[in-house]
Amino acid sequence: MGVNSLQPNKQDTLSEHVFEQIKEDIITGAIPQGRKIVETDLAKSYHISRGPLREALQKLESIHLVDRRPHSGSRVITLDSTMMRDVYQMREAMEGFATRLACVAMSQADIDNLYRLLEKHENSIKRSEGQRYFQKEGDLDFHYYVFSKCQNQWLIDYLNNKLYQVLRMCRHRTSQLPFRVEPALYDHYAIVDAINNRDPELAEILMRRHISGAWKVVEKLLNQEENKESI
Amino acid sequence: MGVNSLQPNKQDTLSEHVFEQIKEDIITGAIPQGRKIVETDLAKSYHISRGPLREALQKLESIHLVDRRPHSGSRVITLDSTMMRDVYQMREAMEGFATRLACVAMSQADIDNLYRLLEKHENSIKRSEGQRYFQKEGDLDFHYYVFSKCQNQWLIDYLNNKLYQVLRMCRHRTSQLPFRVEPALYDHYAIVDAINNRDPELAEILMRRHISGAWKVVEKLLNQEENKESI
DNA sequence: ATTATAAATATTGTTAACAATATGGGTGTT
DNA sequence: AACACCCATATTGTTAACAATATTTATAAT
Repeated sequence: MGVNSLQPNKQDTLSEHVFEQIKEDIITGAIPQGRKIVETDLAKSYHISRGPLREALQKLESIHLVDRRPHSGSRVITLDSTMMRDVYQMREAMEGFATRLACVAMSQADIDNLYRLLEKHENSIKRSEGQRYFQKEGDLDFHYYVFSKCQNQWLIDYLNNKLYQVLRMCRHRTSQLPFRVEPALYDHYAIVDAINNRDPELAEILMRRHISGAWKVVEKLLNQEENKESI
Repeated sequence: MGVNSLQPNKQDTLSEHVFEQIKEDIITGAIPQGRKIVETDLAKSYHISRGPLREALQKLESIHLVDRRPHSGSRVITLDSTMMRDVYQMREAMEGFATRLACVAMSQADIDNLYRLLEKHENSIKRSEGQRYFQKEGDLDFHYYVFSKCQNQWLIDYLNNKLYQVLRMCRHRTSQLPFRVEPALYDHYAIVDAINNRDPELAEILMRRHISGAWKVVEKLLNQEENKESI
């Protein structure tokens, strides 16, 4: 089960291709937050003309990675704590609900796969404490697997293509902060247990708590960071 | 408090203007569901060139009103019962959560406004049984008012600009079906009571039930319609 | 008749020039 | 020195032509 198991998109057209490129550049910070985007310049640097570039920018706007104002131009969004809170709240609502739906729709084989996935994560944690990055990817794999079984195409699309892209950006921003991964693993086990017992109510509640808990941790770390800066 | 109280958009640019036009034409059925869209033709009929038209189409795609496939073209979506179920589920999750947030964030003045709004609806129902259309608009006003106070800009944007546009399309599709409006009014009162008691848990649950109940009614009517056709 | 192949047409993707709007800087006035 | 105004420049919005791809039609073979 590879990282990022959902479709990597064909990139058939110039506009799509360059959209993916810019998206990654924004998420990884290669294009920094808040940077003004000048269409002419960006088009040159990606070796395309302004037409497809504008389409790419519009797509980026639709997943909230850039702000555009008519006649005025575009800039990369800035992830302040308000926006991150908004994203985590959305995630709590939508992924909670997706978990409820998935709990009903999953086959037993799906559930078995989930248990195996968690065992893999557990081993990877025991073996090596160092590689936090890989472990975060593991976290993503788990969440992807669950919500992708909810059978609601709108929900899957929104989580996969919009929320999780901004979430990746949040994680990049907070990647130097020290997280503990064990508690997350326990949460994950509890969620799969609830799914295994076919208890959608509980599964939703646990997923919600898992996410709101994650936000509380991030919020705290952000505040500490802020205080450091203001000293 | 007018119908559709949130921003009608400036329409400063050609692309935005024509986006709004096509959007309405799709929602009202002036452009029928499933219709193939040919850029050249549509551009001519709205008296613009293909550039801004393509931008408008992309926007329409981002709110799920048209499907686009590279090199192949666009067509207006078809509202089958699966898609309508998806939309109502999304609404249940997101608007339920928005209600929870709004319950915490609303001022007492907001709550008083809500009560006044419901009284107006009640009177309008008592006075005239006939004008179902207006009463549905009233229903929209109520929902708008609640979720617009949730303080989460992402949530508001998604509900207002995406979900509710498709929902309007659903309603157009089912506008000839016979609905009863009194039960909805009672639901609304119960929700505002929960908000007034500052009980976010309950407010969310009631809003969820209200929406899933609405879907059950629509689903039933759709099935009856289907059966009629197959006779 | 049906299927497969190839030319012709239609449609979308891309580019570059042009028009309209916003932005920044300088000049003059108070 | 601060403010308002106008001009020059930069940037975005729009158009029309061109290129690449998909779709249809016509033709030929089985």
